[in-house]
Amino acid sequence: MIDTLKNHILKFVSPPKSELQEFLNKMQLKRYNNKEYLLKEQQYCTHQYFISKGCFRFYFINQKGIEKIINFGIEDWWISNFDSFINKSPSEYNIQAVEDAVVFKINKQDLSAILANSLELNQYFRMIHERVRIADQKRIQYMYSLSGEELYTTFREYNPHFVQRVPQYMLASYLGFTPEFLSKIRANKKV
Amino acid sequence: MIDTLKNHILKFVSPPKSELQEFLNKMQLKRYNNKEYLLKEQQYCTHQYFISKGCFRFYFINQKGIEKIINFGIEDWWISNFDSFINKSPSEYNIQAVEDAVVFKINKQDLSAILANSLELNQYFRMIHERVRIADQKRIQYMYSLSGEELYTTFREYNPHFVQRVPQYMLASYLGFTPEFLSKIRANKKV
DNA sequence: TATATTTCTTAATCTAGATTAATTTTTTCA
DNA sequence: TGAAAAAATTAATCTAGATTAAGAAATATA
Repeated sequence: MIDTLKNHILKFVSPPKSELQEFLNKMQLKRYNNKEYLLKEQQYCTHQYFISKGCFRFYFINQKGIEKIINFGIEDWWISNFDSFINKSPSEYNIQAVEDAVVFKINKQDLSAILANSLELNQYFRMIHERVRIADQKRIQYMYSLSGEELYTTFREYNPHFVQRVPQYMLASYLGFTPEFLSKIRANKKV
Repeated sequence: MIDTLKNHILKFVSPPKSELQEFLNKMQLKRYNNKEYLLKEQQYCTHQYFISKGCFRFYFINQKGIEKIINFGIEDWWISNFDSFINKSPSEYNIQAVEDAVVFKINKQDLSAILANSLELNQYFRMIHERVRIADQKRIQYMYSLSGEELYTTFREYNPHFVQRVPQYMLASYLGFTPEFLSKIRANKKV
């Protein structure tokens, strides 16, 4: 199971075997059942998590009490609340499994120790961040230029398998509109 | 002038003097006048830019021909089109000075060479990315939970000096609404 | 295999913010 | 310092998507 992480790292960098092994040894396996929480509002995020299997949603609850999904995480993604993790602040977000899941987690102290010494693992995380930033930028571009219907069809086009994995009301939340409006869009498209 | 960058790096990491100097030596100073372009749509982004002085806007033009600002960059920020830089794709975005500006730039080859060897500079860039990701996350949270008026007052509150630096129609674009609507908000608040 | 729970749909009504089109104010620069 | 350009305002009208309120399907669970 840890091979999912090992392979992911080796796609980006080639650290010395011992260094990589040391890192992998620090990672702890943890399983989550569907609907279990990896992190709840007000808790402190003490780990970074690599998703080996399953799917999580990263969301908050707005003033009106409505859940707003900021992101999903699936296989081969790192997930955590960076703000809470880095700044040691209580989390404003929840991270919840939306499928049975397997993750590998590492705490701040262990991660810091490794990043203080490993050039390649710094490169690995740097490259991951770069890729996420590109994706986030594209997302903001879409948010600022597409209608609700276009957002949905574009997302569907680029993530045909993923739209099957989560309930539609979660997709609607992630895309920034109501489930009722998503139903309307889908009804329009059929005819 | 290069000290702005040097100081910024030293706020995060403490690289060996020679390594830091080697990096700084690769940085080329470039000046931009207000309204000059650092990058235009369809061009390839070949450098990363550290803003030493001034302000830039990062924007694209949507299907209706309207400019949409995704981000601003000011002193002590790195700016570039990562997607174009990393994937060697033509840019979908424009980066334009909105004040007279001074930047230090480094090309891909030089940067890669340095990041292949310097632990500390990898850490530096990793930490920058982490911070940007936290900010982007917060931004998406605001976009998904605040009304136009709340977006404006919140932004104003956190960036009181910055709102003075750019025309209001640019602020409106950045916040995701029209200049007319921003005028309306401001008119409401006065009375 | 029936019941409870979760998810999805439909339809009527409402509203935040867009659009359009002038007009006014501010800034630039010859 | 005065004309032109750029930026900001106002007001009327319009619309994408929200809200509310049922009801229908699908899924889970006993």
